[in-house]
Amino acid sequence: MADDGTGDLGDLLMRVARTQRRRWRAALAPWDLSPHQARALRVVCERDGVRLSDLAESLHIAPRSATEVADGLQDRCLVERTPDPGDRRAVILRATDEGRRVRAEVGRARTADSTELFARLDDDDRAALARILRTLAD
Amino acid sequence: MADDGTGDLGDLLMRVARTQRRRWRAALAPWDLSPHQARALRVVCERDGVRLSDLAESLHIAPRSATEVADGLQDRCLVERTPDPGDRRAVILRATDEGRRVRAEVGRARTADSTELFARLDDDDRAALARILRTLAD
DNA sequence: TCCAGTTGCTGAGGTCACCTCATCATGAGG
DNA sequence: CCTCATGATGAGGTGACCTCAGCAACTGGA
Repeated sequence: MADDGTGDLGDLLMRVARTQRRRWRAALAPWDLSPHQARALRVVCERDGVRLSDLAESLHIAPRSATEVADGLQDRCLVERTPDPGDRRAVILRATDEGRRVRAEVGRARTADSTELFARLDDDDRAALARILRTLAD
Repeated sequence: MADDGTGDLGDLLMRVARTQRRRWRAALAPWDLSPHQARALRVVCERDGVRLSDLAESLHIAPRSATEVADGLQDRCLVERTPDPGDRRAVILRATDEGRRVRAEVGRARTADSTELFARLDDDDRAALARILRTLAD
């Protein structure tokens, strides 16, 4: 099975991404958060005061599904719903102190895990990888 | 947001992988196959005569789930179940002619799509990416 | 000022791809 | 043989997504 130059590359990329996803999922386990929930928490913490529909857009899911993600985080007391003063139909998500704390911890865990994964590359390779991926990501 | 060398790398990797997955899913649409089914079909075509449990292992899913994937392919007449002559409990999956044909078409589509995605890299970068990813994939 | 149409969220209910557990037939070793 | 392990599958559950309908609230005419 000789590599034809590109077909293989796609495989490799997916394989490494898969490994990373699995690791990240494991790293997240202590907080009982799914990758999606963690990402949502991050969005809510960063742009403070996020509409449900904005969250949906950020996560690339249907608005209805954002409701469920928010429910999950609210059940864990990581975010809270508050009414939008400017539009009484809308709901604003805001991180609780606990949410902010967890988000910081998760961020640290993720960084640590990522560092560990990429540790087997030397500085040059890391730089090259970043450059190449940036090219591909546009 | 300066990149700290690794945290960003993980993000980038996931982002590119995500793009690729989306593209591949789209490329697969004409055959109404999920990425997983396509992968299963490939496995069956390559190692001709695959046990369900082997398929499960290849796809990293529970044996029970392999039954369902096989069902899906069998419904589309892409694979067929035959008894294992050496063990009457076991089922051997074998690609039909149609399955082999579809697998070849899908392979071509995938290669074309992959080539297109990685076309924006020059030869050196493609080689470097392959080497680096191989390092990470072990 | 009021009405029609739009928009934001959510309840109800469906789908898909997984899972575990129980079952049944078969294989293999005392 | 008889017990235990193993391969596939039925039954039933879960999580994360979806669409569609409904309700409340905004908005732009006439």
